[in-house]
Amino acid sequence: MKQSKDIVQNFDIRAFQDDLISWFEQEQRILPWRQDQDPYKVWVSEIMLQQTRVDTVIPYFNNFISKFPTIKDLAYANEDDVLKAWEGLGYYSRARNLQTAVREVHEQYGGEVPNTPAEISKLKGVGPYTTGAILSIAYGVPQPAVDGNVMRVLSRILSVWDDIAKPKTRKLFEDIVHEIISKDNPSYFNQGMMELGAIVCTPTSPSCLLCPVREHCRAFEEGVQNELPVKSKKKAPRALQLAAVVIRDEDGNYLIHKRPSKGLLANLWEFPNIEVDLSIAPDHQQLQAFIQNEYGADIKINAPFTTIQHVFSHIVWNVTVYEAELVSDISALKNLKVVSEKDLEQYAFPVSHQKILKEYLLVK
DNA sequence: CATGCGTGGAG
DNA sequence: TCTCCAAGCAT
Repeated sequence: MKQSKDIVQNFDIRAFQDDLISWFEQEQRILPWRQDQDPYKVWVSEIMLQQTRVDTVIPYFNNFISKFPTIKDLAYANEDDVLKAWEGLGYYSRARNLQTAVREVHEQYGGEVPNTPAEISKLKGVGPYTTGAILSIAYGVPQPAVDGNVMRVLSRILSVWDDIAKPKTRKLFEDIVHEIISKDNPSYFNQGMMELGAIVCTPTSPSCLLCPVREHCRAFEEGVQNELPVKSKKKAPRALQLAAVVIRDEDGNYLIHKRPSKGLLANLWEFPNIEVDLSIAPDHQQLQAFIQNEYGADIKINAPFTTIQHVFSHIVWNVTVYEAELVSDISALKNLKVVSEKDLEQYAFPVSHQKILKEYLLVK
């Protein structure tokens, strides 16, 4: 098997570092998390940027930091408020893990983000990439920060044909980065690699003619930059049929439910819903029975007012959405919260249920 | 190691 | 409209 030493053989490491870092100094975008090297802010930005585009993250980062400016503020915050600040960003366990880890830093490290790989990587939600990113950017430690950008850029620069979807390949690239990272400026080296991947060495139609390290690029030399990286495809998401219901009591309040603390959309709020099997019975019958058993609510269901499709990375929800009136007593309700229309905005809803509410407000 | 876990943008 | 994703991590 090919090792990192073999791959970087005859690669002009020093010239590559200089060209990359000079380019980053010149061309880096102005971003809110680049205003200083506060380890907390670096940390928050890196968590938000996981699997998420820069343009999407910017407003969330600004709002999050204004709400929770320091480790201490986030440590003492209510989880519901943290999730509200994350609403719409996706991968919500990132927010809960971040708060768990921040509380750990507050209690075990006196509020100072630790600066060793062993300590940082133990924190909830901080894996190999984020460990390297925090260490290099906030503390100047020459630790690899290998994300999708870095794997794409390096697979082209060094003509590596391993499948970047395989966990093993990330380790290979970490070994490579250990060999070629600048010890003088690991922060700009790592950030430069990611910035290059984001704005020049893009997944499709890379801008090779504008590339500051084109003369180091084996894929460009061989004309195979569009064949790399090799990345196996993910399987298609599975479809689920759901029935959901917007229930209101006689005062016009909404009945909403907090999702379980594990799994999909954990601890977010939703309108009552179930997965239905239309081969068994009409979905409104299954829905009505479920609402009775699960929540102790007798409801009068009206005709569905819309259908919603929501696509996750691994699931497709097809939701038939009903409206209903509560006909039993509020005091009999279990696991439901009664909320006025105005107060709904204080609860974190996934985008799928935001769509439901929007449609409801449109037709009511 | 494979799978679960969101969302909105780009081509 | 559809496909592929984008600065990953936990289990």
